Amino acid sequence: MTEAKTPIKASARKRRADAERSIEAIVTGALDALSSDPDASMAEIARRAGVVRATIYMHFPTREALLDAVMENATTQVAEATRAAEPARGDPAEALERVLRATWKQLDQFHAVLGINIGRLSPSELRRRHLPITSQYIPLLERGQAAGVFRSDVSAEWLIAVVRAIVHTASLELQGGRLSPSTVERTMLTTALAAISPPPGELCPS
Amino acid sequence: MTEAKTPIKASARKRRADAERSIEAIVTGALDALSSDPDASMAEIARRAGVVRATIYMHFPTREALLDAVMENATTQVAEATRAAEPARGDPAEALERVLRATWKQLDQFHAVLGINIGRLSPSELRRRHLPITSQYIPLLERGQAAGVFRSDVSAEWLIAVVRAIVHTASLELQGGRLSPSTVERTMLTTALAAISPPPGELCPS
DNA sequence: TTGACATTGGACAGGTATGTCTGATTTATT
DNA sequence: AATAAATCAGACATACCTGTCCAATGTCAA
Repeated sequence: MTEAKTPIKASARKRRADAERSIEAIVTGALDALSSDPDASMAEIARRAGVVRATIYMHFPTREALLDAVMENATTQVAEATRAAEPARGDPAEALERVLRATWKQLDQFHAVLGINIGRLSPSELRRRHLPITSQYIPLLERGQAAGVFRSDVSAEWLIAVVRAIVHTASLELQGGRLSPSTVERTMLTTALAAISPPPGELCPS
Repeated sequence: MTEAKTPIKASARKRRADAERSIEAIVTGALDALSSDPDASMAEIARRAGVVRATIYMHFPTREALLDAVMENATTQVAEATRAAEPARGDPAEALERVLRATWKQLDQFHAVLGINIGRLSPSELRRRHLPITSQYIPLLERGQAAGVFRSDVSAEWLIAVVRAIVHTASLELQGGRLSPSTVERTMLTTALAAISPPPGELCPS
């Protein structure tokens, strides 16, 4: 992961170890900086990465390229953590809870870069890059819809959007001190579950 | 509303009618511009207001001052529309639905400037300025909590945050074409209601 | 150890945004 | 119609950010 350049043919030559380290530091530094300020400058990113500004341009030709790499990195990490939580196993509601417990902080970081990319990429391009994540949520949600555990009068995409919004809100409230670290997870999970559950009117008669 | 300057003593002198018009155009133009791009330049704001850039500085000494006025304007408008929807009348769930139906688009505009102000103002200052709105929602939500219609195992502030997040998500999905104009309201309302309802286990026995 | 790679620190040009200022012109008010 | 207020058009200084370049220094790998 965190590839700076994807050689067209075979890899030109081996990258030195310190270069590898720099790239790593730059990408994570950028994620940090951009999470707290979506317009963080290259200088600020370099500062957080413990690197001089010119070093960034050694590995990323332009700011855009760096943003691409940051997003690629974020999506990959979230996708891997999601996969590790086995979204296809067991009861849909329990599976969603399991996946969210394992990934909600990463998901929130992802929300930050998502906001940046909304104005930078076309909607279709955005959807394409989210596929590694959404392609794991869609089946889970549709499975829950089929089982009557989740609402089926709306699209699975809407359910994804709502869950993501609630995760992000919980992160914000936690960061703002309006939610305590000990209760965030439970609050977030119960709220997300409730938000995508079928309307109460159709619950009892079953 | 939309006062540019609040004179310390008595008002120095009457403002001319065209100045009043300019201020109005600038504030609404700024709201428009900043809603679609949080970093919109003064030039872009001036363009949308149909005014030359220097004119803005006639009425607002600095960009910050303009942002303050825009936020003041937004909160005032939302607060008034909320009040007009009578959040204290009738069943809490119906009252919330009534208020949201009347204000959700304004609330979303407000969400845009809120995002801008999160990095610009201190959390306490932010909360203070939201009071005209939150002070209307808190009683409504607490009333619903007392009546058992809304969850009471979490704070009313959390319920506010969740509702706001869902409103914003609905706006985004509508704008992105992933939700049709005819179904947004219903989807948003049912989701918001579900999100703040008590856990399903305690619903039927009542 | 040697030579290639990588980083540093700094300087540089080009672009853009903010805020100020000016003189000329238009507009509201009395 | 006369006066004051407001706007326009444009120039200006300042500052910041991006991307490029270079010479000197540090670091990896064979």
